[in-house]
Amino acid sequence: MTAGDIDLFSPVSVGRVSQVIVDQVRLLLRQGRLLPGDRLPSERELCGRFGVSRVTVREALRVLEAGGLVDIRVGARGGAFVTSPDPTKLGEGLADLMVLSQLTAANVTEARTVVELGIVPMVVERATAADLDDLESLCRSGREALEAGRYTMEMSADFHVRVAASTHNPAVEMLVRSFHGPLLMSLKEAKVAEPLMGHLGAEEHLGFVQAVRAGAVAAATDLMRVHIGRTATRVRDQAGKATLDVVRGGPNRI
Amino acid sequence: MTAGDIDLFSPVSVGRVSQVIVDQVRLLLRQGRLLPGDRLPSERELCGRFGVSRVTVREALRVLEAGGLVDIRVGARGGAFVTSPDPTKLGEGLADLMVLSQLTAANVTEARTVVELGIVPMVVERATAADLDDLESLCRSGREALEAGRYTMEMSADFHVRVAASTHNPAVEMLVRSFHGPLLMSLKEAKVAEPLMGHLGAEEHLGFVQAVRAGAVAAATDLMRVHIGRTATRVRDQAGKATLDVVRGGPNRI
DNA sequence: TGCTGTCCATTGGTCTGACCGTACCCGGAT
DNA sequence: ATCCGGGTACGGTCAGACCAATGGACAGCA
Repeated sequence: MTAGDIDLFSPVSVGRVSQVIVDQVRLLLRQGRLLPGDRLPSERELCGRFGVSRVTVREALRVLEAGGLVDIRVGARGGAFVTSPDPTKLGEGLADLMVLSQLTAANVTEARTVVELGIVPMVVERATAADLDDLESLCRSGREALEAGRYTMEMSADFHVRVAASTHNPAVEMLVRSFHGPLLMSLKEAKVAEPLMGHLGAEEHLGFVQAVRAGAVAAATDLMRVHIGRTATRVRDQAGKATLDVVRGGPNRI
Repeated sequence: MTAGDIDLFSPVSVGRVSQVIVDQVRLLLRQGRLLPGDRLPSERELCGRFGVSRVTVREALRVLEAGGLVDIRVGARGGAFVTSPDPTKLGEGLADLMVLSQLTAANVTEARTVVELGIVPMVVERATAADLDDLESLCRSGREALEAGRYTMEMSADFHVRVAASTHNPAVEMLVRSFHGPLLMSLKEAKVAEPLMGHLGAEEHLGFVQAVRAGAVAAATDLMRVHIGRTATRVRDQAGKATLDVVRGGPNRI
């Protein structure tokens, strides 16, 4: 090479073709040229548009689907639809990451505690009357379900998510929501071991709402700390195995 | 249907075959029978094991790769390798979710603030001498870089992540790290508008470390609040467009 | 009119077999 | 010892085909 060190020749093409398609769709999403509910062209049409085979298009769609960006439906009028925002996938990613990282349930619960305690001042400051009414309504139906013996962890999770929503910051809500997805699963067994939890928990929920209504930041924070602390203790107790054993999806088919 | 409402008939077979493979691999991961660094069998061998075609196996691998669970390398001795835990993918998912949800940069920054302020007490309580030394070292190299005019947002992000690591809770560290991935990108332009940020920021970093060393929780929290608050202000100012404009990946190829 | 069953077009899901590019390894030439 | 050059084991892509699921159009029946 006598031409010197200048890079006259640049790499001609790198990466996967399917990745290019993924990036392109993501770009459209970012630019707002694709909105939730929109339907992408059919696989066969995308083949023509991008000039690639159907396999490649399908791999791109699979990546987008795994990222929770599109929802794929079969049959006539099916196709890839841009999803409404839903942190569920993010929670799954979190769960996967946890098992890969050997995170303990206690670790995750502590992180969750940081977030849920940290938002209390925001909740107290910003919660509207409608927020408080909703929260009390959740408490009431929780108590009824409790007496009927059908109080579920989902109901508790709903309450915590609704609290987060009262910050009127969608990012905060999403953060809490993503915690409550996989975490819920790890706690389901705990509930079996300690059915009383629902009772105390429901009372504490109501107390928290009243503290928020009174504008008592410190009191609300303390209540929440105790409330989550109980969960943390249970998690730590039942975590005989060190890593969070997330149970997701149904039993294996086939 | 006279047989009543009981569901005698259950769906015979649902879902995708590739999804079954994904679940199966994920299960192995959860059970610890696949560890980071391990190599999955080659695509062609997996075909035989699962009794499906290569296309199906590839789609499954694509999903696993998109979830950040495996890393696929080409060439001889290539294949799918279980990744070491890395919240980068999670950060990307967060970024995608943000654009889908019309989250503003201010929203995200506020959520980040909640986390980074919430962990300060943990940092003060648990930081070891090595942690503090590392942090001060980062501050020093930051100052040097500053004087040399090559202080980058990455260096600031490194500091914040190192602070989170001082909680000795990997979940917390991962949370902060996932914030600093996509967020960093949105702030890069801000740095151009306000090159002085690095200067003040670096000073505040050092002050924070000293407060932590002194065990002054309140002081450390306040310093961090001011520090992040400055960022929040800049983010809000530059957010002429309401949604976070995340720039990820290189320019489109092809 | 209104319901029901059938047919059919659309669309994703999977298979088969082939070919290409890439990356590593190893042996031969220098 | 070092530097090439095939051999080989991979993933990446393509083409065409068939199956399964779904929803709508339409005819037949009450």
